[in-house]
Amino acid sequence: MAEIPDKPVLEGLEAKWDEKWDAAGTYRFDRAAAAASGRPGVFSVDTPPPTASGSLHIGHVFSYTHTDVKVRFERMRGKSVFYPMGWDDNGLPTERRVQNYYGVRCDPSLPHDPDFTPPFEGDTKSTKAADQVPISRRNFIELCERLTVEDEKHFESLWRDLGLSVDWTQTYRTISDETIRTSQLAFLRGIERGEAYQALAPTLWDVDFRSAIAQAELEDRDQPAAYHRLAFHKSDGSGDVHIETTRPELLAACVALVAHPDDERYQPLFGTTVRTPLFDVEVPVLPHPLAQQDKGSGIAMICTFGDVTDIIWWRELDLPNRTIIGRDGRVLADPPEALATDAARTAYAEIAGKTVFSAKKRMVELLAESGELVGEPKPFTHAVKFFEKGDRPLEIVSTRQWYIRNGARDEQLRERLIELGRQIQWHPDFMRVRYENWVNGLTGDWLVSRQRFFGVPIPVWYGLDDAGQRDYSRVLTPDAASLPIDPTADAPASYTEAQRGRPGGFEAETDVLDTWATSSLTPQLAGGWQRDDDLWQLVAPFDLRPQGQDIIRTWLFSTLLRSALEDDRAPWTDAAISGFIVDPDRKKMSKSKGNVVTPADILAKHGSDAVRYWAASSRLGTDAAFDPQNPTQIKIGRRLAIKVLNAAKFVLTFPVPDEARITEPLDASMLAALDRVIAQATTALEGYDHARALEVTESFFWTFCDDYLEMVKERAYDPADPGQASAALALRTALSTLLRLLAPVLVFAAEEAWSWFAEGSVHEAGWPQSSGVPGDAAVLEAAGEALIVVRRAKTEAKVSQKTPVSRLVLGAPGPVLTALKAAENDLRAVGRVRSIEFTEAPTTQVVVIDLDTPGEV
RNA sequence: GGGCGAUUGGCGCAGCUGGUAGCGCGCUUCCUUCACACGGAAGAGGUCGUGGGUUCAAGUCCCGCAUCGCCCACCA
Repeated sequence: MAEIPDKPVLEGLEAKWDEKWDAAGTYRFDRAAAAASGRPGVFSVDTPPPTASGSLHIGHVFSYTHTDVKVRFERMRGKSVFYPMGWDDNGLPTERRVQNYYGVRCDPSLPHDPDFTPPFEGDTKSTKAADQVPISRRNFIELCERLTVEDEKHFESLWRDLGLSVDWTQTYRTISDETIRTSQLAFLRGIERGEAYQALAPTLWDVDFRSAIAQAELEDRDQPAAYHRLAFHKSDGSGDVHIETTRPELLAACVALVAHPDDERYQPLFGTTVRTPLFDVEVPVLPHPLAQQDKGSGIAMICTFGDVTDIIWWRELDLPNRTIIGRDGRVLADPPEALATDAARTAYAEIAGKTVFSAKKRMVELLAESGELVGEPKPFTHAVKFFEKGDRPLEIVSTRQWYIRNGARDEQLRERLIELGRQIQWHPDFMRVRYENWVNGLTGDWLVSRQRFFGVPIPVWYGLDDAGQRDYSRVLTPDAASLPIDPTADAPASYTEAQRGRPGGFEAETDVLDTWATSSLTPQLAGGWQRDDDLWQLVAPFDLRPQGQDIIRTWLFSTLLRSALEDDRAPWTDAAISGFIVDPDRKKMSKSKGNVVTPADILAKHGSDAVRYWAASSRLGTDAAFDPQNPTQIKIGRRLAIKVLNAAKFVLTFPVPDEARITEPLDASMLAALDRVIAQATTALEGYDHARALEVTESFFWTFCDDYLEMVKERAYDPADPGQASAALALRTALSTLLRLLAPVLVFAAEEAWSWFAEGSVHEAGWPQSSGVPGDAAVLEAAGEALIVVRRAKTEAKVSQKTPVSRLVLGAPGPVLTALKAAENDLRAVGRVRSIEFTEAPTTQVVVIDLDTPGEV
């Protein structure tokens, strides 16, 4: 047992205990125990893998603490805890960070350079694309791995500081070979079952990242725009039709006009054609119910493709595809065939090769010159779809992509996903609604292919026909045993590398999988799916998925989907959704603000227990305010942690005789009250209400220190008092119980104090049970009230609380008097009262108090 | 346009299945060092956003409204 320091401090506890826990394997998953108890004896967590290329902020500390509190509770209750940690090092954030960190960009056409060293290392403001050195895909990926490994070290260090009880032998990286294998295997099984398929379709496209984007990655941003009124010419020469558009640059891609079927203004035009301004292309005027009569002029031009509505019209009205925007976001060099006249081609040449922005500007000039722009453009603001990590509005281009069915076009699957969502216990429950909203709002299957470099390669090749053309109907897949594969480096079975790109040979799919297509498999990745079946049986389906509310539509939904497709069950029984951290002014905390305080700074300054206390004080699903300049809650947590150390030190000065028994009513009363606290905290933690558990425990702890401890310490000191042993035992019992109740939150202070008198870790000690001492909680309560009135009398007399009282008459209602009399000796001790009398009164009050020092009441 | 939350003393929050408002911080006053000055004690401070309704009784249930936040939406 450790020696109790003269003056206990919080400083240094984090490093000390992290090392000891690590050495003792305190948080290691005990597989033998788990195997013995089976799945019911295990508590498994599908931990969110932080984005390695990002930085951890106070919000991470917040939500991971919530999980850790629950995990520690379950561990103390005797569960074999499976609490892994993953690193999400896939995806665009990593690529982008590598580009800026090393000043490079990936050019897949370049050969590998084994001696390559990056131009520089370190975070810079940002490097312009033009300044970045082009490097091969392999060199690029090597840098991605190098940087993510570094990031992961920093992350782990922070998590250890915070005291997360993660099993650091159970980690995974989303870019590891094992992850790639699992991800590819799951995808191939999807192909076999027909859930994964490829299709040529209009696709939301980010022109900067040059990749397709899924619905779940969209976000709306308000953008300035302007209505441009354009004159289309009726083919019969009877005049013009005016439409309004925000995207005049797409005029060459116009394939029809559309108005509402009931719109009397345009009904005569249905079935006729008009000619486009400038380009003189004949397009039909068609009715469709999606056209809104009150918007613009009530008649719209359909282009391939200006927005998602265009896609619907194009599809439902069976229109031609007249694409003019390329994957680089510039107007294609060659005009569509429909542009037949020289004038049209000349006009097109004016915008060919220009960005959307420049093309729009030029088109407006040209239309103004031709007189077909009617009036001035009318500026306004509207929402435009962006890739959530992108900088420019998304375009829509027709591309061939891979998809996974998600219920958008399959009523049965959708119903099943809703049903599985309802089988999960959500904390808080209303978060389920967000999930259901998302599922019911899906407009298309999940687009999983990305035209990127760093990620899980889509594990297929395509057969080439005799002309060397790719035959998309001949998808060549690898054997499960050969995974992981890189189709650009490995050849399919029954082919040789020499046949790559040759007629009759094969060609690789070069796309990688969406990062969520891998992240959606975190239970499988951590739990040994198709790798370690015994482990999988012990941990899956998992108990808990903790995560932020912002990724319900992505991570939560996609994980549930994969589990439904693979096992037809929910991947977890419970989902705990943490809220956001907001600034004191209630705005969502933004990283871009100047005074960024890193979590490491905060932990170092206030102590991890203090920060954990702050986090644990907020309930799941509730946003919490955080003011780095004035972290009130953290300071309170710090005070509590220090108090725990000091109270423990004090309690431990009273040795407990072997034969000690609870004999005093006040001691029994305190323990009975503590039993209630145990029951309340346990119920709260079972229901994921860590804030409630902490509140009741903390509240009792202060009563324990301020009232009980003060009342019994004289008795505990006094060997002549027959109640001494009872006091010592009660104090020790309460200390042991309180430390265990507080251990999930104040992990370091509780462990430190525990080490002063007990063997082993408090975090492996059993969760406290009722002491079963038959006590009347009313005694402590009544004594507490009496204490207050006596203290008040002394305060009002402006004397020290230690001032002796020669005579005290306490008044109280009958039942309270009975309870007070049971604690009479302790009351006399704490009040320094020589003589005490009791009398009936409507409320607890001081009737007479005679102080030994001058002063009167 | 649809939905989900929130609205309780200066600030941050509790108030579970309805019975005349609690906690912490801050504030005021007082007490020092025999566990804790990174301390202790006492006190002041609220007609629970708003308008209706149900009930003997409503922060607590029902309906409408307002403000704030978030999610979703086919946003020419």
